[in-house]
Amino acid sequence: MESLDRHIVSLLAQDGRMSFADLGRQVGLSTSAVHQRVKRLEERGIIAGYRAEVDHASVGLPLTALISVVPFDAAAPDDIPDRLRNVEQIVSCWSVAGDENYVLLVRVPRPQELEELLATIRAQGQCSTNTTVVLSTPWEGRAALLPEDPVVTPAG
Amino acid sequence: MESLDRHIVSLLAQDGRMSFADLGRQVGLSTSAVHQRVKRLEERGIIAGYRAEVDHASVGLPLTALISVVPFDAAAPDDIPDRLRNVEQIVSCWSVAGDENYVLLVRVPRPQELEELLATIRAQGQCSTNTTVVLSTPWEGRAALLPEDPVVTPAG
DNA sequence: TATGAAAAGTAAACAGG
DNA sequence: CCTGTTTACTTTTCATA
Repeated sequence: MESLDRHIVSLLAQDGRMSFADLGRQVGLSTSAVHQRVKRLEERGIIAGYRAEVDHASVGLPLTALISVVPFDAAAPDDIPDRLRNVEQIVSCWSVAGDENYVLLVRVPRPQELEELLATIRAQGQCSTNTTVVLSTPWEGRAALLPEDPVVTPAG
Repeated sequence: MESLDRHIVSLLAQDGRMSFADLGRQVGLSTSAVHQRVKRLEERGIIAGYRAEVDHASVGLPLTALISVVPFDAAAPDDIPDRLRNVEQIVSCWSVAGDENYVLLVRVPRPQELEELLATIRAQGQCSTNTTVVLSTPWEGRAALLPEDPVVTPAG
Protein backbone atom coordinates (compact mmCIF):
# COMPACT_ATOMS: atom_id res chain seq x y z
CA MET A 1 0.00 0.00 0.00
CA GLU A 2 1.37 3.30 -0.99
CA SER A 3 1.39 6.56 0.88
CA LEU A 4 -1.52 8.08 -1.05
CA ASP A 5 -3.78 5.15 -0.20
CA ARG A 6 -2.75 5.31 3.45
CA HIS A 7 -3.68 8.98 3.46
CA ILE A 8 -7.11 8.21 2.00
CA VAL A 9 -7.66 5.34 4.46
CA SER A 10 -6.67 7.55 7.35
CA LEU A 11 -9.11 10.30 6.31
CA LEU A 12 -11.96 7.83 5.90
CA ALA A 13 -11.12 6.23 9.25
CA GLN A 14 -11.74 9.61 10.82
CA ASP A 15 -14.75 10.62 8.71
CA GLY A 16 -16.37 7.70 6.97
CA ARG A 17 -18.86 9.90 5.13
CA MET A 18 -16.37 12.32 3.61
CA SER A 19 -17.21 12.89 -0.07
CA PHE A 20 -14.86 11.85 -2.88
CA ALA A 21 -14.63 15.52 -3.83
CA ASP A 22 -13.34 16.48 -0.35
CA LEU A 23 -11.02 13.48 -0.26
CA GLY A 24 -9.63 14.52 -3.63
CA ARG A 25 -8.97 18.07 -2.43
CA GLN A 26 -7.19 16.81 0.69
CA VAL A 27 -4.94 14.31 -1.04
CA GLY A 28 -4.42 16.31 -4.23
CA LEU A 29 -6.19 14.11 -6.76
CA SER A 30 -9.25 14.48 -8.98
CA THR A 31 -12.59 13.23 -7.71
CA SER A 32 -12.56 10.29 -10.12
CA ALA A 33 -9.03 9.29 -9.14
CA VAL A 34 -9.90 9.01 -5.43
CA HIS A 35 -13.16 7.35 -6.33
CA GLN A 36 -11.25 4.66 -8.22
CA ARG A 37 -8.74 4.26 -5.39
CA VAL A 38 -11.41 3.94 -2.72
CA LYS A 39 -13.28 1.34 -4.79
CA ARG A 40 -10.04 -0.61 -5.14
CA LEU A 41 -9.36 -0.35 -1.38
CA GLU A 42 -12.86 -1.72 -0.76
CA GLU A 43 -12.40 -4.57 -3.25
CA ARG A 44 -9.10 -5.60 -1.67
CA GLY A 45 -10.74 -5.58 1.76
CA ILE A 46 -8.41 -2.89 3.09
CA ILE A 47 -11.55 -0.86 3.72
CA ALA A 48 -13.89 -3.51 5.12
CA GLY A 49 -16.93 -1.27 5.46
CA TYR A 50 -18.31 1.87 7.03
CA ARG A 51 -20.13 2.24 10.30
CA ALA A 52 -21.81 4.93 12.32
CA GLU A 53 -20.20 5.22 15.72
CA VAL A 54 -23.07 4.86 18.16
CA ASP A 55 -23.34 6.02 21.76
CA HIS A 56 -24.26 2.69 23.28
CA ALA A 57 -25.75 4.03 26.46
CA SER A 58 -28.30 6.19 24.60
CA VAL A 59 -29.28 3.27 22.49
CA GLY A 60 -30.18 0.94 25.32
CA LEU A 61 -26.86 -0.90 25.79
CA PRO A 62 -25.19 0.83 28.76
CA LEU A 63 -23.41 -2.30 30.00
CA THR A 64 -20.14 -3.39 28.36
CA ALA A 65 -17.96 -6.26 29.57
CA LEU A 66 -14.77 -8.06 28.62
CA ILE A 67 -14.99 -11.82 28.95
CA SER A 68 -11.98 -14.15 28.90
CA VAL A 69 -12.82 -17.69 27.91
CA VAL A 70 -11.04 -21.04 28.28
CA PRO A 71 -12.45 -24.21 26.70
CA PHE A 72 -13.61 -26.94 29.12
CA ASP A 73 -11.61 -29.48 27.17
CA ALA A 74 -8.21 -28.14 26.15
CA ALA A 75 -7.70 -31.16 23.90
CA ALA A 76 -10.86 -30.70 21.84
CA PRO A 77 -10.61 -28.91 18.48
CA ASP A 78 -10.95 -25.22 19.18
CA ASP A 79 -13.81 -23.84 17.15
CA ILE A 80 -15.08 -21.44 19.79
CA PRO A 81 -15.42 -18.48 17.37
CA ASP A 82 -17.55 -20.60 15.02
CA ARG A 83 -19.75 -21.73 17.89
CA LEU A 84 -20.20 -18.19 19.20
CA ARG A 85 -20.47 -16.26 15.94
CA ASN A 86 -24.28 -16.20 16.06
CA VAL A 87 -24.30 -14.65 19.54
CA GLU A 88 -25.00 -11.09 18.47
CA GLN A 89 -24.14 -9.47 21.80
CA ILE A 90 -20.48 -10.36 21.15
CA VAL A 91 -19.16 -7.27 19.39
CA SER A 92 -15.51 -8.39 19.21
CA CYS A 93 -13.71 -11.73 19.54
CA TRP A 94 -9.94 -11.83 19.91
CA SER A 95 -7.79 -14.96 20.05
CA VAL A 96 -5.05 -14.21 22.56
CA ALA A 97 -1.74 -15.49 23.88
CA GLY A 98 -1.71 -16.19 27.61
CA ASP A 99 -3.73 -18.13 30.14
CA GLU A 100 -7.02 -17.58 28.29
CA ASN A 101 -7.80 -18.55 24.73
CA TYR A 102 -10.13 -15.72 23.74
CA VAL A 103 -11.27 -12.34 24.95
CA LEU A 104 -14.78 -11.22 24.02
CA LEU A 105 -16.22 -7.73 24.17
CA VAL A 106 -19.97 -7.77 24.76
CA ARG A 107 -22.75 -5.21 25.15
CA VAL A 108 -26.06 -5.74 26.95
CA PRO A 109 -28.87 -3.61 28.40
CA ARG A 110 -28.60 -4.76 32.03
CA PRO A 111 -26.84 -7.12 34.46
CA GLN A 112 -29.60 -9.65 33.98
CA GLU A 113 -28.86 -9.94 30.27
CA LEU A 114 -25.16 -10.30 31.07
CA GLU A 115 -25.97 -13.24 33.33
CA GLU A 116 -28.04 -14.86 30.58
CA LEU A 117 -25.34 -14.14 28.02
CA LEU A 118 -22.65 -15.78 30.14
CA ALA A 119 -24.80 -18.90 30.41
CA THR A 120 -25.20 -18.91 26.62
CA ILE A 121 -21.48 -18.46 26.03
CA ARG A 122 -20.56 -21.26 28.43
CA ALA A 123 -23.12 -23.66 27.02
CA GLN A 124 -22.67 -22.87 23.36
CA GLY A 125 -18.93 -22.29 23.49
CA GLN A 126 -18.20 -25.18 25.87
CA CYS A 127 -15.93 -22.95 27.89
CA SER A 128 -15.52 -21.29 31.26
CA THR A 129 -15.65 -17.50 31.50
CA ASN A 130 -13.98 -14.75 33.47
CA THR A 131 -15.84 -11.46 33.25
CA THR A 132 -14.54 -7.93 33.69
CA VAL A 133 -17.27 -5.29 33.77
CA VAL A 134 -16.52 -1.95 32.08
CA LEU A 135 -17.37 0.94 34.42
CA SER A 136 -16.79 3.76 31.97
CA THR A 137 -15.22 4.28 28.57
CA PRO A 138 -12.85 7.27 28.41
CA TRP A 139 -12.62 6.53 24.68
CA GLU A 140 -13.15 3.70 22.23
CA GLY A 141 -12.50 2.86 18.61
CA ARG A 142 -10.34 5.87 17.92
CA ALA A 143 -8.74 5.91 14.46
CA ALA A 144 -5.40 4.12 14.81
CA LEU A 145 -2.12 5.89 14.10
CA LEU A 146 -1.01 4.66 10.68
CA PRO A 147 2.74 4.16 10.25
CA GLU A 148 4.41 6.65 7.90
CA ASP A 149 6.17 3.89 6.03
CA PRO A 150 4.59 0.49 6.38
CA VAL A 151 6.80 -2.36 7.43
CA VAL A 152 8.02 -4.42 4.51
CA THR A 153 8.42 -8.12 5.17
CA PRO A 154 11.62 -9.30 3.40
CA ALA A 155 11.05 -12.24 1.08
CA GLY A 156 12.21 -15.68 2.27
CA MET B 1 -35.25 7.28 21.67
CA GLU B 2 -38.08 5.87 19.70
CA SER B 3 -38.23 2.77 17.58
CA LEU B 4 -37.83 4.64 14.27
CA ASP B 5 -34.60 6.27 15.43
CA ARG B 6 -33.26 2.95 16.69
CA HIS B 7 -33.98 1.47 13.29
CA ILE B 8 -32.09 4.28 11.57
CA VAL B 9 -29.16 3.97 13.99
CA SER B 10 -29.02 0.24 13.47
CA LEU B 11 -28.93 0.63 9.68
CA LEU B 12 -26.18 3.25 9.84
CA ALA B 13 -24.20 1.11 12.29
CA GLN B 14 -24.12 -1.57 9.61
CA ASP B 15 -23.60 0.71 6.62
CA GLY B 16 -22.34 4.14 7.56
CA ARG B 17 -22.50 5.40 3.99
CA MET B 18 -26.09 4.45 3.25
CA SER B 19 -27.85 7.33 1.51
CA PHE B 20 -30.77 9.17 3.12
CA ALA B 21 -32.87 8.02 0.18
CA ASP B 22 -32.15 4.35 0.95
CA LEU B 23 -32.61 4.89 4.66
CA GLY B 24 -35.98 6.48 3.94
CA ARG B 25 -37.08 3.53 1.82
CA GLN B 26 -36.05 1.05 4.52
CA VAL B 27 -37.75 2.81 7.43
CA GLY B 28 -40.74 4.10 5.48
CA LEU B 29 -40.11 7.83 5.61
CA SER B 30 -39.35 10.54 3.06
CA THR B 31 -35.73 11.44 2.35
CA SER B 32 -36.06 14.77 4.15
CA ALA B 33 -37.66 13.19 7.20
CA VAL B 34 -34.78 10.73 7.74
CA HIS B 35 -32.33 13.49 6.94
CA GLN B 36 -33.76 15.59 9.76
CA ARG B 37 -33.77 12.64 12.14
CA VAL B 38 -30.17 11.71 11.39
CA LYS B 39 -29.03 15.30 11.90
CA ARG B 40 -30.80 15.32 15.25
CA LEU B 41 -29.21 12.01 16.24
CA GLU B 42 -25.82 13.51 15.38
CA GLU B 43 -26.51 16.68 17.36
CA ARG B 44 -27.57 14.70 20.43
CA GLY B 45 -24.39 12.63 20.17
CA ILE B 46 -26.30 9.40 19.70
CA ILE B 47 -24.47 9.09 16.41
CA ALA B 48 -20.97 10.21 17.40
CA GLY B 49 -19.42 9.99 13.94
CA TYR B 50 -18.72 7.72 11.01
CA ARG B 51 -15.64 5.65 10.34
CA ALA B 52 -14.27 3.40 7.67
CA GLU B 53 -13.53 -0.02 9.10
CA VAL B 54 -9.91 -0.65 8.21
CA ASP B 55 -8.05 -3.95 7.88
CA HIS B 56 -5.22 -3.15 10.25
CA ALA B 57 -2.80 -5.75 8.99
CA SER B 58 -2.89 -4.37 5.42
CA VAL B 59 -2.33 -0.90 6.69
CA GLY B 60 0.88 -1.63 8.57
CA LEU B 61 -0.53 -2.36 12.04
CA PRO B 62 -0.62 -6.15 12.26
CA LEU B 63 0.02 -6.27 16.02
CA THR B 64 -2.87 -5.71 18.45
CA ALA B 65 -2.63 -6.07 22.21
CA LEU B 66 -4.78 -5.68 25.31
CA ILE B 67 -2.99 -4.00 28.19
CA SER B 68 -4.29 -3.95 31.77
CA VAL B 69 -2.92 -1.13 33.84
CA VAL B 70 -2.68 -0.46 37.58
CA PRO B 71 -1.39 2.86 38.93
CA PHE B 72 1.89 2.76 40.88
CA ASP B 73 0.28 4.77 43.64
CA ALA B 74 -3.24 3.60 44.36
CA ALA B 75 -3.79 6.64 46.58
CA ALA B 76 -2.91 9.25 43.94
CA PRO B 77 -5.75 10.92 42.01
CA ASP B 78 -6.52 8.69 39.07
CA ASP B 79 -6.20 10.69 35.86
CA ILE B 80 -4.64 7.93 33.78
CA PRO B 81 -6.95 8.51 30.78
CA ASP B 82 -5.99 12.21 30.70
CA ARG B 83 -2.32 11.35 30.89
CA LEU B 84 -2.57 8.75 28.11
CA ARG B 85 -5.03 10.46 25.77
CA ASN B 86 -2.26 11.79 23.53
CA VAL B 87 -0.80 8.31 23.01
CA GLU B 88 -2.28 7.66 19.59
CA GLN B 89 -1.57 3.94 19.52
CA ILE B 90 -4.22 3.50 22.22
CA VAL B 91 -7.37 2.85 20.22
CA SER B 92 -9.64 2.16 23.21
CA CYS B 93 -9.46 2.84 26.94
CA TRP B 94 -11.91 1.16 29.30
CA SER B 95 -12.15 1.78 33.04
CA VAL B 96 -12.92 -1.60 34.58
CA ALA B 97 -14.02 -3.29 37.79
CA GLY B 98 -11.56 -5.87 39.11
CA ASP B 99 -7.92 -6.14 39.98
CA GLU B 100 -6.86 -3.71 37.25
CA ASN B 101 -8.04 -0.13 36.81
CA TYR B 102 -8.04 0.14 33.03
CA VAL B 103 -7.81 -2.02 29.97
CA LEU B 104 -6.26 -0.51 26.84
CA LEU B 105 -6.49 -1.79 23.27
CA VAL B 106 -3.44 -0.80 21.25
CA ARG B 107 -2.19 -1.29 17.68
CA VAL B 108 1.42 -1.20 16.54
CA PRO B 109 3.47 -2.30 13.53
CA ARG B 110 5.88 -4.68 15.32
CA PRO B 111 6.92 -6.11 18.70
CA GLN B 112 9.58 -3.43 18.97
CA GLU B 113 6.97 -0.67 18.85
CA LEU B 114 4.95 -2.53 21.47
CA GLU B 115 7.98 -2.55 23.77
CA GLU B 116 8.45 1.19 23.27
CA LEU B 117 4.73 1.82 23.73
CA LEU B 118 4.70 -0.07 27.04
CA ALA B 119 7.57 2.08 28.29
CA THR B 120 5.64 5.21 27.28
CA ILE B 121 2.46 4.02 28.97
CA ARG B 122 4.28 3.16 32.21
CA ALA B 123 6.20 6.43 32.30
CA GLN B 124 3.43 8.74 31.20
CA GLY B 125 0.59 6.93 32.98
CA GLN B 126 2.59 6.19 36.15
CA CYS B 127 1.31 2.65 36.13
CA SER B 128 2.36 -0.95 35.76
CA THR B 129 1.16 -2.96 32.77
CA ASN B 130 0.06 -6.50 32.02
CA THR B 131 0.00 -7.22 28.29
CA THR B 132 -2.01 -9.80 26.38
CA VAL B 133 -1.04 -10.11 22.72
CA VAL B 134 -3.83 -10.71 20.20
CA LEU B 135 -2.96 -13.64 17.92
CA SER B 136 -5.88 -13.33 15.55
CA THR B 137 -9.19 -11.52 15.37
CA PRO B 138 -12.11 -13.76 14.39
CA TRP B 139 -14.18 -10.57 14.33
CA GLU B 140 -14.17 -7.07 15.75
CA GLY B 141 -16.44 -4.05 16.03
CA ARG B 142 -19.54 -5.82 14.83
CA ALA B 143 -22.74 -3.74 15.01
CA ALA B 144 -24.24 -4.41 18.44
CA LEU B 145 -27.66 -5.95 18.83
CA LEU B 146 -29.98 -3.10 19.74
CA PRO B 147 -32.74 -3.94 22.23
CA GLU B 148 -36.26 -3.95 20.78
CA ASP B 149 -37.55 -1.79 23.59
CA PRO B 150 -34.88 0.17 25.40
CA VAL B 151 -34.73 -0.06 29.13
CA VAL B 152 -36.47 2.82 30.82
CA THR B 153 -34.88 4.05 34.02
CA PRO B 154 -37.71 4.86 36.46
CA ALA B 155 -37.56 8.40 37.85
CA GLY B 156 -36.35 8.82 41.43
C1' DT C 1 -42.50 16.24 12.75
C1' DA C 2 -43.88 15.16 8.36
C1' DT C 3 -44.00 16.02 2.99
C1' DG C 4 -42.62 17.50 -1.60
C1' DA C 5 -39.95 20.55 -4.63
C1' DA C 6 -35.82 23.10 -6.13
C1' DA C 7 -30.86 24.14 -6.15
C1' DA C 8 -26.38 22.63 -5.45
C1' DG C 9 -23.36 19.01 -5.05
C1' DT C 10 -21.90 14.10 -5.60
C1' DA C 11 -21.44 9.26 -7.35
C1' DA C 12 -20.77 6.34 -10.97
C1' DA C 13 -19.56 5.19 -15.46
C1' DC C 14 -17.00 6.23 -19.40
C1' DA C 15 -13.82 8.10 -23.03
C1' DG C 16 -9.22 9.15 -23.73
C1' DG C 17 -4.24 9.93 -22.63
C1' DC D 1 -3.40 5.17 -13.19
C1' DC D 2 -4.62 9.74 -14.18
C1' DT D 3 -8.03 13.59 -15.94
C1' DG D 4 -12.30 15.51 -17.52
C1' DT D 5 -17.15 14.90 -18.99
C1' DT D 6 -21.73 13.37 -18.58
C1' DT D 7 -25.92 11.51 -16.40
C1' DA D 8 -28.44 10.07 -12.64
C1' DC D 9 -28.83 10.40 -7.97
C1' DT D 10 -28.27 12.56 -3.51
C1' DT D 11 -27.88 16.21 -0.12
C1' DT D 12 -29.54 20.23 1.68
C1' DT D 13 -32.70 23.86 2.24
C1' DC D 14 -37.15 25.73 2.22
C1' DA D 15 -42.19 26.32 1.97
C1' DT D 16 -46.00 24.18 3.78
C1' DA D 17 -49.33 20.99 6.29
